[in-house]
Amino acid sequence: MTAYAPAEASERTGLSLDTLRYYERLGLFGPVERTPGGQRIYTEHDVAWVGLLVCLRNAGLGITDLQRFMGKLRDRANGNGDVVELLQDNRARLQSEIAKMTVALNVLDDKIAYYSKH
Amino acid sequence: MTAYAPAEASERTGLSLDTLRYYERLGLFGPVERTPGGQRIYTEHDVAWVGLLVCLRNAGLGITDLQRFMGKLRDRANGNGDVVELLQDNRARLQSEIAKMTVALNVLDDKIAYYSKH
DNA sequence: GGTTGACCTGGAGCGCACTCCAGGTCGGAG
DNA sequence: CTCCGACCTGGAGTGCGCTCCAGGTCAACC
Repeated sequence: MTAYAPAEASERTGLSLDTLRYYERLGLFGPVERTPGGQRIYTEHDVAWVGLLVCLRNAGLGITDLQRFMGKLRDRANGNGDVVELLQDNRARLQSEIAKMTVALNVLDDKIAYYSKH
Repeated sequence: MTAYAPAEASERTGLSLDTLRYYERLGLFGPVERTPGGQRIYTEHDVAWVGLLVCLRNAGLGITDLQRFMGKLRDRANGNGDVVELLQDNRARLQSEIAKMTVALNVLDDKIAYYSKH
């Protein structure tokens, strides 16, 4: 399995070392493997997972949302219903967010037109 | 000209009284007229302006961006070129933001599909 | 074995955008 | 005139999401 040193994991995920450690500390992923000396070794799986986290974060989820998400994924004793629900809630939120931004885009276009024609 | 009491201005702009005062203090709009006793009277114009601010904020501009924007609008001695440029920069940013969120939406859909089929 | 740069920890600090507060004032209804 | 709820001020506090720091360890290379 491919493994990454912290610097490379950072580069691949686009997160700083600090943020990577921060997310791990919050339990958003990991725990990450270590060398005997204690240095982190990120696996392919870790990196992919963080990719999902970044994506959800881009979708506007806060840290606590992400924690809930992880929690749901971890105790899947009760099936995936909850996870799906959570995802769908956020899908809806994201979509309305996009709608809002699209409105903003139009307003911006209007303003540009307005200020362009002096 | 239509005028609004603080509470009504708050309702119309969707901002709290505190935020309205905060924006005014930062010079994002106003200064707002007062009664002889010192209570604020928001005009139609104020409310519309704040609407634009909210829109730009939705577009992802930070407070300092908004301040720069106001600055440019205020000393228009050198024409509107700068304003247009600023708006266009942010239009571009907003668009890429929307693109990013659209990607996130797709990922979310994938995940929903994945976790739905057990 | 020595050097050097990447990495470790726990905890403090930061920037943003509000939000809340105490203590006081305004002004319309009765 | 009295009451009371809406409003005023300056400044402190909050929550989020990192980011930085000191003081030390690790590990690859010469």
